[in-house]
Amino acid sequence: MPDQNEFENLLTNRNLKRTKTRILVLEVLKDSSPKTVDEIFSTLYQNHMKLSLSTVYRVLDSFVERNIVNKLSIITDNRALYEYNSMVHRHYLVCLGCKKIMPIEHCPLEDYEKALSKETGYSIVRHKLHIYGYCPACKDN
Amino acid sequence: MPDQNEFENLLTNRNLKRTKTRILVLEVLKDSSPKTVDEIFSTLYQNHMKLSLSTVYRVLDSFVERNIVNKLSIITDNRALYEYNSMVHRHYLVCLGCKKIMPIEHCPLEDYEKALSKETGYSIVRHKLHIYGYCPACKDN
DNA sequence: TTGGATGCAAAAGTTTTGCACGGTT
DNA sequence: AACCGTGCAAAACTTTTGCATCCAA
Repeated sequence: MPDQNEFENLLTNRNLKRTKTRILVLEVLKDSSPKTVDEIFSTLYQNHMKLSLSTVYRVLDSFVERNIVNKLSIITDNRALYEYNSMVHRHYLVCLGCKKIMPIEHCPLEDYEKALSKETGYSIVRHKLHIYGYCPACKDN
Repeated sequence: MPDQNEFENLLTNRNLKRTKTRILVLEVLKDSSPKTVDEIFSTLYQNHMKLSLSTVYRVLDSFVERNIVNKLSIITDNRALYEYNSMVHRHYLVCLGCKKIMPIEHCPLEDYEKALSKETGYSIVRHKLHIYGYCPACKDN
C-alpha cells in the first residue's frame, strides 16, 4: 500500500510517532474536500475503527503545527474545517449546485501581493482564495 | 445625532423595532473592524449599558438575516466575527501575529473572474479571499 | 393592546484538559 | 525503559433556546 508508506515517512520526518490514529486521519483527509472534526471521527468510527474524539482533535493540532494539515478559515455552522496540505499552491472553483470542487492552476495574486505588501507594510505569508459559481451542467437549473 | 437617525431609519426599513440594544450594537459595529460577540457585549457592558449576551446573539442574527451585518468566514479562536455591511465588496488582510483584521479596499479579481468564466464555462457568483501575513508591528518578533 | 424584544437560566454543541494507561521507538 | 499518544470523563467555552416579563408601535 503506497499511501501507507507515504504517510509513515511523513510522520517520521516531522518527528511524530507512526500511530494508527494518525495514519487513519491522514487517509481520510488525503484527496478529500475539507472536513470537520466530527466528520473525520464519524467516518472512522462507522468503519469500526476504535478511536476517541479528543484524539482526533489532538492529532489535528499536531498536524496543523507541522503544516501537514491546514485549519481552514471557512466556518460551517461554527465548526472548524481541516484539509490535507498538499504543499501545492492551489485555488478552487466550487460549484454551488453539485458541490464539485475543481482546482485552478493559475494563481492571479502573485503580483498583487507584492503591491499590497509595499502599500501596507505587511509581510505577506499566504492567502486563501475560493471562487464560487455554477458549473456548465448546473447553470440551467 | 445623525447616526442615531440613520440607524433608526435602517431598522424601520427592515421591519425591526428600534430598540436600545439594536442601536447600541450598530454603533459598535459601524466604522469598526469585525468583532466577536463577546467583544461587542463587553464594549457595551463596560460602558455601563445593561444588556444580555443572548440578546446580542439574537440582535446579530436578525441583522445577518436582513443583510445589515455580515457574519464573516474568518475564524479567530473558534469564535464568529461580525461586521457592519457597508455593501462594499471587501477582502481582509489578517495579521498572523496579533490577529488584527484589516479590510482591503481594492479587489484584484474582477478581471480575473471574467477570464476564468470564459475559460471554464462556469457562471461565477462570488469569491472569498483572505490574505495572511504579519503587520509592521509584529514583523520584528 | 399586541406581538416582537429582552433577561435570565438552562441546555446544546464544540473544543480543551487532566490523568491513568497503552504503544512506539 | 522512556516518553509520547490515547481513551475517558470532566471542564471550559461559544452559541442556542424556553419562558416570563417588558417595551415599541
